[in-house]
Amino acid sequence: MIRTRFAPSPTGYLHIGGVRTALFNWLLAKQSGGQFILRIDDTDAGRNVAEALQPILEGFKWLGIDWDEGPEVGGPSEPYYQSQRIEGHKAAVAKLLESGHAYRDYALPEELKAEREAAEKRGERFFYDRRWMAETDEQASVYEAEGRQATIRLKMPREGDCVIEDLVRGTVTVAWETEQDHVIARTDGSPLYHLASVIDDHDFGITHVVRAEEHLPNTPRQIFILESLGYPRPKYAHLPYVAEPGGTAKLSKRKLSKYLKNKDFSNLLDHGARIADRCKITTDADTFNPVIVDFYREIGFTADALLNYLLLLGWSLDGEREKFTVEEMKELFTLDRVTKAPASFDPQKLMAFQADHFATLPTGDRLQAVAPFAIAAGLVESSDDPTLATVVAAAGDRLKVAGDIIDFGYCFHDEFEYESKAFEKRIRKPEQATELLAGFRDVVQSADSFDAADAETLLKSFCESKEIKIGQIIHAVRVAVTGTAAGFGMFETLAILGKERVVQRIEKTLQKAADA
RNA sequence: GGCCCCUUCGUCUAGCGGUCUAGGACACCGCCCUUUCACGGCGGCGACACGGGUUCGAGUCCCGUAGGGGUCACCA
Repeated sequence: MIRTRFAPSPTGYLHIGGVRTALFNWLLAKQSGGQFILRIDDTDAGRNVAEALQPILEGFKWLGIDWDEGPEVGGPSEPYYQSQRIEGHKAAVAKLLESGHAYRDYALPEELKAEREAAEKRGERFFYDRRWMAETDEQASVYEAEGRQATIRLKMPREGDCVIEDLVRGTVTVAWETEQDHVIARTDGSPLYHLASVIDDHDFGITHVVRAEEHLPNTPRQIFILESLGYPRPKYAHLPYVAEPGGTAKLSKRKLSKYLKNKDFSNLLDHGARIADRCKITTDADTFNPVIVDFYREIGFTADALLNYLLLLGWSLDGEREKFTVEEMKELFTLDRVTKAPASFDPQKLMAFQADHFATLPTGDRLQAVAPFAIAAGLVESSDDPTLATVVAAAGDRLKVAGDIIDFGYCFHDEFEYESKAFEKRIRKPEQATELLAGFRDVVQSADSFDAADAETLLKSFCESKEIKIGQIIHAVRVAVTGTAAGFGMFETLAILGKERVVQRIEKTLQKAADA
């Protein structure tokens, strides 16, 4: 039975790289009927955990990554908050101390700092020489008489190799003597991450530790802890990290301004910002960012599209097939197909996946996805609005994300801007444009009925009567009634607007043309 | 700097010694379709980091070099 876990810190946001790691863990567990566990690593944060955790849980729920044990759902190994498991961690520290795998260290922070700086000055790396180690109570009381307090350090082996069998990297060998005596408990007795993580993984019965490769250098000391305690080793799989757009360094939330220099990345953010602005989504500058999952949810991405893209960031089935449903991911995912090199985040390819997923969604689903955005943007009152359904169907794959409905605001209300370039080219510049528009307006005015087929017949016979080609007027009509040079089928557009609006808008356009 | 990891088109990747004049996808560029835009169709551009081995034969195995990256907290 496979049991995996993802252990976020309650930071208030869910990082795209973290989602990828969680996804792989989830797929690995779920495909074999195993469990995926969510553990909250809050040993440091302490305060406001609930608030900072919520966005993370919301993110997972939106993505459909459900957890078998963890916050909200509980489970047999409760609690799932690391801060509430401290007693167990402390007991482990005591055992380690007792068995001689750890020691009390009375070094003062400033002494360590001086040592470190001295080593750096000599051009060497700092390596703690156990100078303030107390192995006996006598030694300890001497130090304590000086007013010193002990941290607990691991007494790492100084010979032999640590051999890690990694499911994606193969065998990794590290000489024990290069490993520092890591601190596992602070002077106040509170246990640190590496210790806590190992204990919790063991207590939860985690069989596969699947995490990003930045944890690979930590693995020897974790192995030392668990073997000193007599725990079995889980299987390890260190995933390559997700790299920044157009680069090879690890993707980080903090480097937003750097990524903005990447055209594709800033285009994606702009695209989202436009939607957020029109839909009056209150965006948190801190999380409205393509590195954070909230961003995608807020502008109307499809969760499965994001998962599909993330799946391919470091994994492939055969190099040919790229589209997978979540069910297929569960069925086909294997750790041995995970790549070793970091994969850089490509906003364009992500958008391509999104556009494709959204286009293949049944119309009803698309309507349901779009409706909240249309309502928020003030285009319709409710999701039952018949025009909305018509527009969504007519727009087809021009809607890449649900929020793109804002681009068709002219279908719903009369306030729209003319694109100045389009106005110049299609209305102002062509000699006969205004004259033809006026003529077409009159024809529409006197029409009996005005569905898409009527509009087509009307326009075509108008062209015949004027002995012009349809191309000589249709662009002007489009700009006149929508303000834009691009959009879906002209006749459908005319029908959606209706006779009255078409006449009014042509009138308004003619005035504008005459004014300037 | 020490330790560790990584290295095929711009990007994501296929490739597990011969079928590789290196395949697919995104992006880009043409052409076609077309009332615009988008979609779609067809085509094009475009990569094995370098140097040594091993082998009849290396993108594929070994060694080295270079480059990139991660990590070195009383953070997680």
